[in-house]
Amino acid sequence: MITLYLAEDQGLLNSALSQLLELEDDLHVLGSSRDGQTAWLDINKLKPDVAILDIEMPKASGLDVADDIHNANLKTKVIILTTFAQKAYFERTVKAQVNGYLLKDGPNDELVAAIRNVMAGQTIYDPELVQNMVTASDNPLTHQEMSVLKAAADGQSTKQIAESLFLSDGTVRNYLSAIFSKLGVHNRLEAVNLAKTNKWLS
Amino acid sequence: MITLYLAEDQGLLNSALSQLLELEDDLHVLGSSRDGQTAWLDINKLKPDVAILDIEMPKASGLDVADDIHNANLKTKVIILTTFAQKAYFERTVKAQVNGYLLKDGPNDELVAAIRNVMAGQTIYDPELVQNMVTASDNPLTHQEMSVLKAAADGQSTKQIAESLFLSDGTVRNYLSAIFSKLGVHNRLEAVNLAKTNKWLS
DNA sequence: GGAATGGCATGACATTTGTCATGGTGAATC
DNA sequence: GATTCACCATGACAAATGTCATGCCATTCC
Repeated sequence: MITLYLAEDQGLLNSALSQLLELEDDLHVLGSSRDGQTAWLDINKLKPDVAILDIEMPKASGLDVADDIHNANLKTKVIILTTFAQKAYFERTVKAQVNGYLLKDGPNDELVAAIRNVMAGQTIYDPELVQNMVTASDNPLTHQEMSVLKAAADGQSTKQIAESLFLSDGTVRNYLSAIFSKLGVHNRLEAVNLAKTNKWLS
Repeated sequence: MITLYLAEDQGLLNSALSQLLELEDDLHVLGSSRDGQTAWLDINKLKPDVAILDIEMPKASGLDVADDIHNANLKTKVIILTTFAQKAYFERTVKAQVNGYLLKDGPNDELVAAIRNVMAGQTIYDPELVQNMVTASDNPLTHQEMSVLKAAADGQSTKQIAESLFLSDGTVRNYLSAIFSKLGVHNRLEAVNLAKTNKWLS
């Protein structure tokens, strides 16, 4: 019998998956939650064999929870279940030593199969993700540039950004200019759009 | 026996719900799809009692499909199932004479109950949605202003927007200025952010 | 040690953006 | 028919934005 824990933000998917997984003879769902914080508390208490974690959740992301699990030396295996095949996510995934990375795109049989395979010691990565690994672009921006871009993404003016980062107006504009040149765009909106599609922000 | 059709973009939720609904004694899922176009073709052929439609789908939205169903005078009832309680969506929902509007936030029992109630002739609206109806703000922008804002949202410059809409530079800037004043903001990025959170774009 | 590199910081300059005053049109109201 | 109103359109002006040349400092690599 494989014991499971499910952390998934969206209520409908959470309840549907819980019930469906429970129907499998060799699987048992110990519990579920809809935010990262209670997920970690529950997992630390219940010590399931496998934790299925969404990335985008309130309070703490699935990757944060994966870190917690690893730092506490639990033998709980981790499967990340998410909507997007983003390189940015994947890099953190590897660092968090996750056992599986599945997209919400596939049917639920795929998830069930993945659970059994992970328990058998395998590591599962979605093929679409691997493909994106090659094509997707790395974030070329420095730490300061990211700070400026994040502020700009909120719609802040040069002056506001300068004040909050304790820089001069000119410096902020120069960072933005450097950002544009690195990203191959010519204004803030284009830069923000590009950063968002690559999930560099937030 | 109530016959169902399910149109849901996200593969995992689609397959999970199909299986779960099929388990109910009085429900039978005739088919499912992951885009609006095949959904409408299937529904027109299979004529289910109830169609459960996601809004955000490729090719045609759930609201488009609802319109099709109504225009063809099918007696298929429609339940819209979506992530957000957005006023913008809801207004189209009312026009499409939809029988139910549920959020993906609730557990699946809620969906099952809604299906039975809708078949009994009731109309179901999620409470959270009704609340948002009061608080949410209407889009105050004119048609031209929306055209300009959409172009601006892509990161286009004033000149590019002017060319694509056959206006002078000054006119485009004036539209943007009017937009800012209506929305109470002071630059394109803020305007675009606000429009996006209110789902006025796309 | 010297050269090259990458991140950080600034101000001068040209361009783009945002504001405002002005005017035209058609539809609704009196 | 006059008046109001909403929408559309433009250009002049001021302010914000984007570009560029320049310099500092720490690290890395001959």
